[in-house]
Amino acid sequence: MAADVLDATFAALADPTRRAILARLMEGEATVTELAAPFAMSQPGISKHLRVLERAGLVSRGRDAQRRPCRLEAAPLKEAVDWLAGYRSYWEESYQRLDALLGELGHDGPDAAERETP
Amino acid sequence: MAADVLDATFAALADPTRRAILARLMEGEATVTELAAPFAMSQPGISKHLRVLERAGLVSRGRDAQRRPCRLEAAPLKEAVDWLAGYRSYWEESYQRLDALLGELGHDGPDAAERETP
DNA sequence: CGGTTTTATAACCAGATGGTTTTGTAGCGT
DNA sequence: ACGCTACAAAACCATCTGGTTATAAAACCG
Repeated sequence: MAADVLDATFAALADPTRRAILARLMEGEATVTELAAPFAMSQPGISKHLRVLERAGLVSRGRDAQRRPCRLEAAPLKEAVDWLAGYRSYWEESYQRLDALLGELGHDGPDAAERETP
Repeated sequence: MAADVLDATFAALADPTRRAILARLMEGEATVTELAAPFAMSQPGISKHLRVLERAGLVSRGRDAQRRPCRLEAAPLKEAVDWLAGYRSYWEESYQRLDALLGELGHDGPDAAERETP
């Protein structure tokens, strides 16, 4: 699972402004000024965030006269969630008991195969 | 959904070394030197990464004489995956057709309710 | 043509990040 | 008591990040 895709995706998601932009884009395409409106931030500030999202492949942009409408591209989010899914058994409620059980058997953890990049 | 938890979690996951450390911890507890072994990096370098993971709540540490064994704490990963789940319909294969359909109806997207913090 | 809207670019700044080397410290083993 | 092991802490460095202001360019509007 491509490491730098995950790098860029997680890094992009680590900022609340960018997450809010993605949330806004769930409602449909939006121009830069529309996206900037809800935030107490300058327009170039938003443009920078959009560049980060674009380089992470989370946003694509079209053309409409002067406007550059932004569109949500969710594919990298699937990569992220696929990676996270490898840890699912570790946060599930049943894991507490399972872990204790396997611990008594001198085991390491559930499904402890080569999960290098899970 | 607590924003700073997601901030810290996604930021921690944005580094391949830290993701590899988490992957290693799926096999069970490990000491700092055990964790440092696979990497071409100094021990303090790994300790810094561990501090990031610890502050994100992804790792907890015990005591065993001089050793400070690290343990995976996956709860924040659930938060992350719960947030991502709000975008699930946007990357699903069926979304292409659904989006096109809704687009013809002048709609915005699937389930376009207030997903501010999905 | 001239002005307005929309966006991008550049230059700059403070602070975080990712790494290093060096040094210190706690606890074990002999 | 001595030295070794395991780790942390500090100081330092380069680079990235998140923000700003000011400026420029592109396309519309009248």
